[in-house]
Amino acid sequence: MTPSVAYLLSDSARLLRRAFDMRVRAMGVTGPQARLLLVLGLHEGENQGFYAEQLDVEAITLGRMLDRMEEAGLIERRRDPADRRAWRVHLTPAGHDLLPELRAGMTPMIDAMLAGFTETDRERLGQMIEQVRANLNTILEPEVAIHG
Amino acid sequence: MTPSVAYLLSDSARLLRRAFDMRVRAMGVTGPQARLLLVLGLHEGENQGFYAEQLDVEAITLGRMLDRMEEAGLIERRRDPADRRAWRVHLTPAGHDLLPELRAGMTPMIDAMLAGFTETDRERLGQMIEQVRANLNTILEPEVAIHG
DNA sequence: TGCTTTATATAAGCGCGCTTATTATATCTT
DNA sequence: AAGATATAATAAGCGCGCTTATATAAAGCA
Repeated sequence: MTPSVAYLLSDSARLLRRAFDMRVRAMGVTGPQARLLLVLGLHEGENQGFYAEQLDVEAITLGRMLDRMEEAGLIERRRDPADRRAWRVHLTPAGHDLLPELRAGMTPMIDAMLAGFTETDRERLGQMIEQVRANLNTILEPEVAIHG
Repeated sequence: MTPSVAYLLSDSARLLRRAFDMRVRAMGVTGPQARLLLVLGLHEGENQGFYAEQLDVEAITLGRMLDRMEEAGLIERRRDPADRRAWRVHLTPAGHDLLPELRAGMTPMIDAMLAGFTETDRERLGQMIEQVRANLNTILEPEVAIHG
């Protein structure tokens, strides 16, 4: 039996997520929290909507994650001086200190995932998955209204 | 910026899951429920552990899904005549009737996902992802004890 | 036979997705 | 300036992953 590309794609992504979650869990955070911390390492001090967009989750999902991460002392919310509805999200020192560990943990996992692939293979695989991703985005995009 | 293969893989899998979930939701079931129904279409009457293994989820996760699906009239549990701990899982007529719809809904989605790919491309992509999957399984396999 | 180990399923509780609804504030329009 | 609309965030509640713990029954072993 030859499983379909769709099955292989979702199955390997599931395994990758599982491997990632196991690794970061040893550092005391969940997988989604680790991903958010990595985004915060690149863009700190934005409002919640920004991070929800980055992770492509709903605002409420991100808000609940921040609740737990604030409780855990990883991030803090600061009032936006210009918009009283909004919060600006910052890393605490504890959150910041996790970043090198998180980044360092990813490399060997990705290397293991791509064991046996030449540089050319990796590029080719990346291009193909990029095409798949673009196709899926086309499916998921809302119908564009026709003006005029 | 060129995103890593790992990122592209998990991101496209997420989009695929989202597209799948949207489609089956229009048929009244969730994504995981649809996947289980499709497995049941191939292997009916096994015990819960079998389906948990097929979907690679914990027994309790599958049990809770079955609770909801039984409530919804999609499946039924029958006592295993030979093992008083176990249940045998069967499709109800309503569950069975969903199968053709579910199967028919997948094809156009997969075609759209692979738009622009030649048959050769698809094979190559499948092989590469299969290799990634094998690598990830190696990472995730528990350490094998060395005997003697 | 009786004791231990294993297997099947469920209970409780948490994280993180979601939808739908609500509050507070900003912004736009007139 | 006032009213309507849009935006930022939260509330409630559900599905489905998980871990840890339990009850029950089967299977293995002395």
